[in-house]
Amino acid sequence: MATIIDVAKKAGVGIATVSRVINKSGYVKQETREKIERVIKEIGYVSNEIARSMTLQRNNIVAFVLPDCLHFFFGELLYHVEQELYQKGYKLMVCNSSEQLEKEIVYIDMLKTNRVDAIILLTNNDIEPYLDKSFPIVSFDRKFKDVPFVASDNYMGGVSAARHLIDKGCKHFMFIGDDAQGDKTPVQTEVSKRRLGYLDELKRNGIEEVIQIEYPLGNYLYLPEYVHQIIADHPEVDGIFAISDVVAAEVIFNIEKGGRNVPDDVKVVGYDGGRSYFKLGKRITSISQSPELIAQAIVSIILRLVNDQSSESVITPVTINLGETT
Amino acid sequence: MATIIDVAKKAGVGIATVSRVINKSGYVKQETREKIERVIKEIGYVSNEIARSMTLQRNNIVAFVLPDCLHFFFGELLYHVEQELYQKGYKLMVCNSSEQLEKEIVYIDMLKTNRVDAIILLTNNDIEPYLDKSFPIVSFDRKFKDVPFVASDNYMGGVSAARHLIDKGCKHFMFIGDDAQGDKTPVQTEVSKRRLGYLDELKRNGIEEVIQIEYPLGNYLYLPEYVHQIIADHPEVDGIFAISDVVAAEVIFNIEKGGRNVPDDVKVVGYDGGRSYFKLGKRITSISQSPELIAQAIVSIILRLVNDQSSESVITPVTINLGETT
DNA sequence: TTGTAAGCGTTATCAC
DNA sequence: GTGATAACGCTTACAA
Repeated sequence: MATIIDVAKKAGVGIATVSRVINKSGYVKQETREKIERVIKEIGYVSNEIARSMTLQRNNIVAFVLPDCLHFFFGELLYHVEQELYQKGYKLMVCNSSEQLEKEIVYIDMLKTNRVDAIILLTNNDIEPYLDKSFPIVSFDRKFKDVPFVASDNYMGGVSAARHLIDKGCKHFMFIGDDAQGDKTPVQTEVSKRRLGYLDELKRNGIEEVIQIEYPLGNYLYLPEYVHQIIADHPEVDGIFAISDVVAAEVIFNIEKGGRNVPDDVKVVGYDGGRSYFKLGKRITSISQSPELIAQAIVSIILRLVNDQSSESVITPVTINLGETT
Repeated sequence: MATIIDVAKKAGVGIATVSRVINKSGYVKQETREKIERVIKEIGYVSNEIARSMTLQRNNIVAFVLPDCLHFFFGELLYHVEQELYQKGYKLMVCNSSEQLEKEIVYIDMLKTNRVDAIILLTNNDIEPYLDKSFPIVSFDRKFKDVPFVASDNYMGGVSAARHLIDKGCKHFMFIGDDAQGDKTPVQTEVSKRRLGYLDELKRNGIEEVIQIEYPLGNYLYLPEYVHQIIADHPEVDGIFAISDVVAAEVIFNIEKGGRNVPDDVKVVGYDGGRSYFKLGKRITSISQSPELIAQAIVSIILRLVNDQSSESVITPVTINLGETT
């Protein structure tokens, strides 16, 4: 492949001048510039970003370590993060951890030897001890010490869900979500605030008795048998807030399999927005977090970090997206 | 950051020896090796993959240019491609084209200056004229001159769909899919063979009259109004093969909205496997292409390409996944 | 076994 | 305005 030296030789100039033309930096006589540009076209020179990274000590690559992109919201987030980064001149490397701590550790290690400029981390694992805080990291839905994070307004999401179910006349409430809350686990996610907002708002409305279902961490998991049992065990419940749309879908499926109707007998609110490329079944009423806003926040934090500026965490607003399940 | 030179100095050896230890290449006395390893740990040395890429003239990065990862099958494919590449020591860069030719062109250009080792291309655009055939490229579901591709057995998929609908007693058949076939468009996708297989098999069974619906290229698109009209216009049809699950879902939605039942009144077969993280609505009977097999095929082709070996295209088998829509 | 030194393709500092 | 030249951090002949 042609190098900057080939261009310089053929154009009869020094390589510094070629570099100036390529980077539009410094002064170059119009005439020289044109000659160089002509030669570049002629020999089909393409600049080498690796060599560039070498001298500049950065490669404009950001990595996203996340469980997978199959869960619709993760897919949306990945999509928008990439779009946003691209606009700012960054490329995106994807690392699917499949939710495994060991893989996350290996990935982060690898990313450091690859000298990516920053890492976006989306995990429910207890990875805090392995994190190198001197490396630019931003996390999603998760608070680590000294690491800025982005999360939707999980607490308000819980509040909205409660308020909506109350408005719809529900009397017996349930929450289904993961157990990363308080001091029960080493891991504390921002997501756990969905539960808090929900319970608080119900309490403010005089409702103290709420059936709380907890399952192992990981809101993209759904546990068919488990959910089936839960639904069967609590026939009195008529208002359910599920921690994600995936779980909500599982809940709805089981309620209807049990011969009851959603929303007539039981109303269900999910979290993530109720969006899907599949127009099958009822649209879920859901607390909607915006992947665009979140992606923007993540990228703006990254931009600060790579410039050695500190950055605050960001909470993005949520809305309730009315579907056919409440 | 510490470099190989720092390690060499501190260990009192030459940098070549350190390099040998890091890469486990060549002979190094056990004693020296241990000393170097100790120093590496001590000063927290992490090798620099950029510098490595510089000398080795490859960076073990592969890029995947695809429309998005929101369409479930694309998400599955992305996931498995990344997993497969990771196993082989490669990293994955994602480039969402959002289906736009201009973006694809800009991305491919960028990827070349970034010197990625290979590009995986998934597109329905007429990008052939812009392709640099000297660069390692593998495409999915699409045949370009001199570019190996991977595709599922689209023709057999069409045949299976037809056979299944016939078995189920359908009499009036329809196909809904894109129009990239024959010489009608400059773009010819492998996907268009779904239609051929379907029509051929119907013909072999004495069925010549098939309503063929064509919409603009892009099987991940769904056109709500259009599908609505199609369904309304053809009340006699009782067997439909849709080119993708997304389209099938739209079809089913519209049939049921029109007051008819699936599968009692109309049977519908989709393509992609009927998988989804959302357990809502009926499971679609669908021709299933395996994202794992496809990812394996893609990566094995890439491995050949980066080693300057030529490679054949690969067709992966399909199965029919019975759901509740036939 | 080990060390020296020549690349790899840029950018950027400094003279000119 | 422009051109040498020294980094950047590594691999790999080639010598020792």
